[in-house]
Amino acid sequence: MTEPIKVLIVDDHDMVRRGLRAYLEIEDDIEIVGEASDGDEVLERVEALRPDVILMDLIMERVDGIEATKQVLAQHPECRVIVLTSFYDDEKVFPALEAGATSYLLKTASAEEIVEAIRKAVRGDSVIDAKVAGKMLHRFRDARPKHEQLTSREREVLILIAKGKSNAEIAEELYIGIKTVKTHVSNILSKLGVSDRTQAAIYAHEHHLV
Amino acid sequence: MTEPIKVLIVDDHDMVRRGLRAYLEIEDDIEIVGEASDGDEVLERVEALRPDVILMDLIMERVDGIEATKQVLAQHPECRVIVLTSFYDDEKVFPALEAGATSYLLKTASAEEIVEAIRKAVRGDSVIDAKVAGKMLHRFRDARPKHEQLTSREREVLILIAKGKSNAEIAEELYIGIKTVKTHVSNILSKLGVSDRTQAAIYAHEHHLV
DNA sequence: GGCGAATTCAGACTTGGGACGGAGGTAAAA
DNA sequence: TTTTACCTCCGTCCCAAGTCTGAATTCGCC
Repeated sequence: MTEPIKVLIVDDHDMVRRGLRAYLEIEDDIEIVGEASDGDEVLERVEALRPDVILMDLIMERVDGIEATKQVLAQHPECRVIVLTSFYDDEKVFPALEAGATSYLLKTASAEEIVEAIRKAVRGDSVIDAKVAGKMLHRFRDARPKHEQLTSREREVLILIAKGKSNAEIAEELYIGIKTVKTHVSNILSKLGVSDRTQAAIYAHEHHLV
Repeated sequence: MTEPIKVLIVDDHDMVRRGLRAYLEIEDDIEIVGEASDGDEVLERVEALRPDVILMDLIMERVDGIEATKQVLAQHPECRVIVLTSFYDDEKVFPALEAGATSYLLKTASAEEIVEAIRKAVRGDSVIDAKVAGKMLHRFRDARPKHEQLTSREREVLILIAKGKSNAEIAEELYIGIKTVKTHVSNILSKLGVSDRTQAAIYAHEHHLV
């Protein structure tokens, strides 16, 4: 038999790390080489331990899993990152996949699924949870989120709208004229395809831009 | 020494259950008598296993932890329920405590904290995570959420505002005149202490009234 | 029967929001 | 250098939104 697959576990819940250990330690082709409890520890561990696969949680205190994934893959593109998290909302899934994660599993996954995902990862194969896969299909339909077309200034204005500010307040806060604010608001409304500031505020909240 | 404390673990993540087992099995005054992976299994397990303490996750597929807690305590008020979850937002914390949970811990808690919470629970003592405790203080300050003052009609109107509807659209949808809608909107704004419909919509979204 | 709360609506009024068109300045890309 | 995108600002016009006052209806409740 060949070398065992070296795995690094990244999760801020000690409990989850223990559970994963219980899953993986009985597999003799898998070796857990280390753990990290926050994103800012990951890069250093990867340098020292040279894992083949990283099991990565997304929600962490200081540096989240998406940022950590980007950092790792920038330095070590040969690493395979398997996202293992509780969430399957758009705001987490797509940034994670864009960051270069190989697989995306939910924590409800069984031991077998996780072990299988690890083995596939070293071969370059992906495993995407069914719920997440559904989201992806959906995404390909309505393409890019509309707010990506906004300029940075428009984004600023949208945030303030979403905080309930009036045009006058926005003008004051950004040190620009009310007329200018109105122009931005008009552009925002047409880019988002909504008909008034209230709908724009709702849009911002639903897309977690606040 | 006396009887060990009988503990039931309720969590839909097999991984977490394993981690908890690793925590608790080394304590000889604690005995894990069983597990459940969804809220609808809990009552039956409690009947069969008579645990002293239940470690309860909140997010589960079919029946959530809050509902399960209510069911258990209605039948077995001597049980102590320790909520053990990843969330500390108002919408989860307060219903859980109102349902009768003894303690509220986050999954970031260490083994020692969890073991300690279990020992305290049997004596009737509570352990509340610091972040959660902060929320509670906050809650006691601004008392009842303002939207509880709304009449049922006003609540209906608020929901529609929060969906981005105009006064005219609301009037049509509720089969009433625009004037009436305006009256309701005015009342809503003053009761919520906000100055326009956009802020009302934001309020509704932040308080998950949608 | 009377009281209060909720719901409905009216008229008169003010103001803020938004559309539309025009225009100057700047910085990066072609 | 010309073009393009972005940010800035002006004025005019219109209507939706919101305030205020006042009032009629229904309903539960003491």
